[in-house]
Order: sequence, then structure tokens, then C-alpha cells
Amino acid sequence: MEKYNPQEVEKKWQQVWNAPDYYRTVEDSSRPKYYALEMFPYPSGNLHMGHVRNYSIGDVVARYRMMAGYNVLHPMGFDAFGMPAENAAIAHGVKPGDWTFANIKNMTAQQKAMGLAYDWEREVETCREDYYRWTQWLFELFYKRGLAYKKEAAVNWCDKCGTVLANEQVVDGKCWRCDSEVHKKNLAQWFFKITAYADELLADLDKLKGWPNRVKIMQENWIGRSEGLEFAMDVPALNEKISVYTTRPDTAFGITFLALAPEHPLIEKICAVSPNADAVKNFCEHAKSQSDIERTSSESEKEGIFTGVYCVNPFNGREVQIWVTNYVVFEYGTGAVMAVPTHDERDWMFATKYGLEKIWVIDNPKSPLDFDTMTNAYVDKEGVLINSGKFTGMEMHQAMSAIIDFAEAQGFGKRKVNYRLRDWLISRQRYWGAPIPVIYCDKCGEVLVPEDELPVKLPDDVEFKQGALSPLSTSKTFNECTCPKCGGHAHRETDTMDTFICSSWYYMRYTDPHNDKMPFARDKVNYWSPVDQYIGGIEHAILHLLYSRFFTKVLRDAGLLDYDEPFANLLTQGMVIKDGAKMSKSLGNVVSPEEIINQYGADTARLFILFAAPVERDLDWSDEGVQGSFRFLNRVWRIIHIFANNFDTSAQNLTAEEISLRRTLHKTIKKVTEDVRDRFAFNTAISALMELVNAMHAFQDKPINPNLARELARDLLIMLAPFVPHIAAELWSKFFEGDVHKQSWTTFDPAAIVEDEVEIVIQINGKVREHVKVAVGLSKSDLEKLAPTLPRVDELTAGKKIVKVIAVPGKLINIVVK
RNA sequence: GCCGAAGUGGCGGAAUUGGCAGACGCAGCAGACUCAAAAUCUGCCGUAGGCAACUACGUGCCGGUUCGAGUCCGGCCUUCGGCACCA
Repeated sequence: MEKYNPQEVEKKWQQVWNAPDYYRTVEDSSRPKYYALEMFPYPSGNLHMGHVRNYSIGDVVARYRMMAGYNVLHPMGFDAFGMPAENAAIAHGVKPGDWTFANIKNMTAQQKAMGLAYDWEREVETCREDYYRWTQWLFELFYKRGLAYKKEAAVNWCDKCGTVLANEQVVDGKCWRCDSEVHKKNLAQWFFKITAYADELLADLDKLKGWPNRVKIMQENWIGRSEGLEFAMDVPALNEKISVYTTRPDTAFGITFLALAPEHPLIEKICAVSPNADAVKNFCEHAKSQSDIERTSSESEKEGIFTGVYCVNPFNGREVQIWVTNYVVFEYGTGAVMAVPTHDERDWMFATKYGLEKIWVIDNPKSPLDFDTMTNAYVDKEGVLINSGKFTGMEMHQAMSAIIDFAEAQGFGKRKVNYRLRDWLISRQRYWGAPIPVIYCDKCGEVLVPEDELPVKLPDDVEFKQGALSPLSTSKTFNECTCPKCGGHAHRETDTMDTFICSSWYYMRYTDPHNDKMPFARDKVNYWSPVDQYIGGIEHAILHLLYSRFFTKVLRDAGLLDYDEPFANLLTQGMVIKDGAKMSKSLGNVVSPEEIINQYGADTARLFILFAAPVERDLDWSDEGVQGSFRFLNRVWRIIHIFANNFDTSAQNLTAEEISLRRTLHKTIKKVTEDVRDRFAFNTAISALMELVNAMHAFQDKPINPNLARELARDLLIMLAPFVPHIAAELWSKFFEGDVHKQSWTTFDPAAIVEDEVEIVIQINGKVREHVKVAVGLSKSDLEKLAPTLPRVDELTAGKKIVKVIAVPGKLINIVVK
């Protein structure tokens, strides 16, 4: 028997799998389809352990489904536009495209060294013209459907990245990529109208039965739907109205002031009549200069200034002061808030600080409030209205709808649904992205580039300088053009698209990657979609997964596809941790996949990473654990060779020991199948395989029935194939015909797992006192009768009274004594 | 503050429907093989007491339901994640 040499074995099989037709996928209506997908990577240059984990999980899923008779689509590609390529251009003078393609080449080689079962002919690279042509085409589709628009707004600007960011890409006031602080800037930018789909994006979360609950909850929070009342308050001094939005119309009689965001357009008019206009203007400047964190943290100091102007509460006719404050968010609702200090914590703090009036309008009849000594707002969702005119005495929830009805009947307000979700800012002042296909004509204004002129190609003659200027605007060949409508003088949009747009539809392109008439054919995308199993990191819970859901719904409404949700099942893998922290260069705890693969082989790396932790949980890297996995593969290598020595011996009837070993095999088949198919419990599937190999080891020095030896070797290799494809293929080729990866998944023989005896537990007062073997199928009453006849039971219950006997067939007998 | 997840040996983890807590692996200890070491194989391995059979305790804490709770219920504690002045 030669030694297990993973380097040699893996190289050999990777060459076999690299043949163009080995993993080629075609539509086939005779088999059920299965679309297995891992989130495609950014081509940073090297795989890290997070990638290895992601692809190992996906490969087990795909390979198992292939063997289980499904027509499996399992593609890979690269999210190839993005800033690091551009930064490399600035730092080292290399072209972003050259840098990117070199990285893709390197990473593809690393992926191939992992032995992954991909159809490489479907590879997608988002930076290639034949891909971004369709990204631009989709932008135009959104534009034509009124879902892409340009607007001047205060947007998030990252100095370090030299570009604007979408709300989803700002984390705790910082840039999601470089972690530097983001500030507001007024710029005219392109947006996608994701808010038009807010309701459906929220409602359809219910359809996603195969998604982790926490991801759905995160999206729900992000969309942030609320119901309430929007109503107008008169400003007599200006002969104007201010609209406010509230979710607590039941507290409307407690309004004591009105709070405006410093950006509110009415402030200018107020200043025209205000006695302290200068102070108000100064305050607004000050508030606007505060950083995002200062402005939006609930712990920040609330500040404000009285404008000297009043408005009228339409419910009771009271005049209330108009204040400008730093805690009202302009982008949400109407940018103006009715303030009720007694029933809102923020208003309480503000009113206390500035000595404003507090009027209580809700009391709790169950435990009446002592208003004179209250030090907080009363915000519980329970109570009855007081001091509220004709609504006094009404239960607060009834009062909410009654007050809304009243406002609607009087014509000064209406029911309103609001969302926290904002439109998606998609412009980026960067080079390495898909150019926005828009032309600005001196006469015609904003014009789309005609479809047959797509793609708008990225020019080569640009200067890569950090700053507010889009690199494309430095190109001499790109900028100037003629108007497609009138032929007159025009110039191009020089911003590119957020790369999240490229990744919002790549999984559709995989279904028809070489189509040069359309982004994809409708019948192909419908055949393969939705993705049956999507696998990736939790960090995309909102970003990529929300954007992709939005894209799917827009493309459905445009008639390009016929389903509502892109990803039927989602698996969010945990991080790879070492020494208690995420692997990172700065901590110096990075383990390179390349080194592990060189030392032990890809099979060992895959096995360890799948065995060490459940897929959803963080995984602690352990060098000793890797050695353990390598040891196991060596055990497999030896035991298969030993068993194969018995293949040609003469067959006898199975001994009792052999029957028991066969039972272990079939129980293992059942468990591994269920763990892989239903639970993604790869760690327990592998532990069951280890137990089987341990059981086989009891026969290492004994002759074994040749039929059983063959059955064990065969089924073990089939079950190992999705996890450790190279060693399984090699051992199979040595002792069996054909290719292990083209075998049907093995099934268990129900007759083989039947036991004739079961061990049941005897408990006395719930404590285990004895184990007995009984015939299988003994009924409840048989067991109850059996219990008192056991000598041990007799001994332990001597002198005590048996109160009750509980029997669970096949499990236990519990005797209750006093 | 609100929402969510988790807490089990020295470590990673198992226990799928309320029924033997600690499968499997790592580390450790002992033995076999060897001149020796490595590799391999075998056994032991929650804590305390005991030569042992065995006994008591034990799944973050307190209480409850149940013949029986890691699992269910109520109340806390800790850690991690998300949202966070959204009216």
C-alpha cells in the first residue's frame, strides 16, 4: 500500500475536473433543477479562510445534489469593479483592469486548487464590457420605468474614498470600506427609487421561509415601516402651513411646541419675520456642521432655538412656539415634529432643558401617575386620554384612530405610512465601475445613451487622483460628445455606478452568461431561478440581499422574469476566528489557505473547516484540529486498502459482529443524508463518518465478509465524496469502476437498521439506576409489568412504596417511589 | 434604549420530538510496537468521595411546570450582533 499523498492525488483529479465538459451544465427538463450559489468574491488577489469556508459549504451542497440526481447549476465569478483596483493604480501606476485580471487569475487558480465543482464556462466578471453593457442597459430600464432619477441632496461623502455612499454603506457614521468618518455634502446625484418597493420588500419577507429569521428582522428594521397621521399646522404670521408626521396622534392635545430640522425650507421665511433671525441662522449653520454621529446619536445633547414665531395646534386651537432643533431628522417624515414632552422622552429632555410647558394627556387608570413628581415622560402603550377635549376618557388605541378620523373629517390631516428606508444613492465619483449611460445636452438636457451604442466604455486616458473630481472627467476622449437626439454639443455623465448594482443581478446572468442580445433569456432565468441555496456572510444581510430583492421585483415588473424573490434559501456562515478575533493582517493571526493546502491538501482543509463548527457559527481555527482531520483521511486511506484486500475472499454468512457493523453503516447513511440534505449539519455528518471508520477499524486485523467489505468501502467513499472529493475519487478509481462523483447517492436499507434488542434505561424517581436489554417492540404495558420484576429494582425499592410506573417504549421506565 | 442570537468538560462541539448530558474531534495521561523517537494501534479522560461496586453534585443565575428539563414557562446576569433622536 503506498502512502496517502494529497499533493499528487489532488493535482491528478483537478486535471480531470478541469476538462471543459466535466462540469458543463445545460437545461434539462427530465430532472429537478438545483441552483447552488456562493456569493462571488471581490478579486482582492488571494483567497482567505472565509472564502474557503464559503466555497467548501457550497461545494458539499452542490456535489451532494449532483449525486442525488438533480440538474445542478453551480457557477463562480468575480465582483470585479471596485476601489482597490483604482487605489492600486494611484499607488503603483498599474491599470485597474490589469491589476484586476491578474488577481482573478491568481484567485481562480486557488479556487481550482480547492477542487470545487464549478461550471467555469459560466464565469462572470462584472468589469468586462460584455457584462457592464447589460448593467448599463438595466440602468436605462430603471430610468425608463421612472426608478432612476437625479436629485440634489445632502449626501454621505467619504473623504478617504473620494466618493459618495448609500445609506446602507454608512455604518455608525463611518464608511463601510475604510472606516473613516462620513460627512454630508450637497451634490446632485443619481438615485434608484427603492422606496417605491418598500411595501413589497417588507411584505415578501414572509415568503422567505428558508431565510434565517435574524436576516429578515434586520431587513424589517432597515425598511422601518410606521403608520401614523400627517397633518398641517397653521403659521398665522406667515400665512403658511407646516406639515408634521406622528405615530402618536393620541397625544396631539399635549403639543407644547413644534420642532423643525435645521434644513427645513420654511426657516428662511420664518427668519424674514423673526425678531432673532440672526441667532436662528447661526444655530442652523452650527447644527448642519455637526457630524452625522453628533446629529443622529440618541445620546447626543439636544439643542435648539426659539424662532419667535408661533403655529396653531388644529386640535385645540392653542398657539405653540416654533423651535429649530438639532434632533429632528430632515429626511424622514416632513422634517417637522409636533413635540409632546409628557409622552416622548426626547421632547421631555428638550422641554426640561429649555423650560418649556408640559401638558399631560394620557394617564394609566391601573396605576395613576403622580404628575407633580414625574421625572420622565410616560411612554407606555397603555392608558386613557385626559385633557383632550371630546376625546378625554377614551382608551389610547381607540383614540389614535378616532383622532385620525377627526383630522381627516376636518380636512387638515390624513393617515400616512412612512418608511425609514431611503432611496438608493448609486453615483460614485470613481473610475473603476460601470459608467452611468447618460448624456447632458445643452438643448435637450438629460438623454439616455441609445441601447445600440452600449456599452459606454471606460476610457484609458484618465488621471487617477484622489478628490472630489470623478476620474472620468479628466479624460479628453470621454467627456465631450454629441447629443443622440439633436446631434448638438453635449457631455457625458462622469460618475460610475455603485458596484452593488453589478452584484444585484450577476446570479441571473449565470443562467445565460453569453447572451449578447439580452442580459439573459427569460426562459433560462425562469428555469434555474430562484437560487435554491445561497450561501454567504451575514455582512450582506441588508446591502446586497436587499438590493438584489429590489432588482428582482423591478425586473419582474418589466417582464424579464416571472418570480418574486431571487433566493429561496439563505445560509449565513459564521466568521473564521483565530485566538478570539477575526483573522486580520493587523492582528497578525491570518492563516493562509494556500499554505494549508500545500502542507496537507485541499481535502484536509475542507474537512477541518466543515467539521470544526456548525456552518452558521463562528469557527475557531486550530492547527491541531487540522492535523486531526489529516489523520482521519490517512485512516480512511488505510482502512479502504485493508478492506479491499478482502474483496476477493469467499463469501460466508454474516457473523453477529458483521451484522452489527452493517447496521452501523446503514444508520450512518441515514444520518449523513439527513444532516446534509435537511440541516447543513456537516459537523455531525462528518462525526458520524468518523464513527463508521472507527467501527471498521475493529476489523482491521480480521478477515471480513467480502460482500460487506465491498459495501462498506463503496458507501463510505460515496458519502465522503462531497466533503473530500479528491481522496474519494482516488480510492474509488483504485478499487471500483467509473467515477465516484458520477455515482448515485447511496440510500440506507431500512431492514439493516432494525435492531432485535434495545437497551432501555430504568429510572427511580427520575435517576438512572439500571440498563436492561429488551426485545424491540415491547409495549408500554409490557414494560410496566417488567419493571418490578428486575432484581436491581427490587433492591432499590425495598421498603418503599411504588407510586407510579411510567414506561416509554424503546426508551425508558421510570419508577416513582415514596 | 429597542430588537435578535448565544451561554454545556481543559478546548471546538454533540444531544434533531421533554426521556441515559458530554457523541465526534483536539489537548492530556497510561500502555503496545521500537535500541530510541516519530508515525501507528489500544485503553483512560466532567467534579468530589471511594480500592471498587457505587454515591453525591453538574448544561450562566434564581424560581416554576413535569414521573422526568440542556430542551418548556417566569424573572435576572453576561457576551456577541443589528437598529439607534425615524417623531
